Amino acid sequence: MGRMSEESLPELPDYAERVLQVAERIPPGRVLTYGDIAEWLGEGGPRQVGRVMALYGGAVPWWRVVRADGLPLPGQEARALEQYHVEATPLRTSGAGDQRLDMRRARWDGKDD
DNA sequence: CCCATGACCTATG
DNA sequence: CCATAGGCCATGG
Repeated sequence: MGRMSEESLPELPDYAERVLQVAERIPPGRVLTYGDIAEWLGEGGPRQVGRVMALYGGAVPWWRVVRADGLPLPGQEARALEQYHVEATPLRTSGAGDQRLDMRRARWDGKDD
C-alpha cells in the first residue's frame, strides 16, 4: 500500500539533499557559488541549486552560497554581511561604499583551510 | 506544447 | 564599472 509519510518534516528531494550537504560542508569564512556546487556535484546547474536554496536553504549556512559576482543575497544583505563580519570572510568595498565578497580570496577550493 | 520565471553564468562591448 | 545577449534547466500556468 502507499506508504504514508512517517516523518513530521516534509521530505526532501534527493537532489536537494545533496546540495544542502555540500553547503553544510563549506567552512566558515569561505563561500561557494551556485555554479560551484552544481559543478562539484556533477549534476544540475546554478539555477537548480538556486532553487534548492530558495526552498530549503534556511536549514543551512545559506550566506556561504553566493552568486559568482560576490553580491550579497538581495533581501538578506544585512544578515549576510553580519555573518561575513563575524567569520572574517574576505570582503571588498566598492566606490559607492557597498560591500561585496572578494571572490578571489573567499571562494572555497574544496581543500581544508 | 508554448510561455514565463527564477537565491544563475559567461562572454562581449 | 554598466549593459546586453545567449545559454542554461526545472517548475508551473
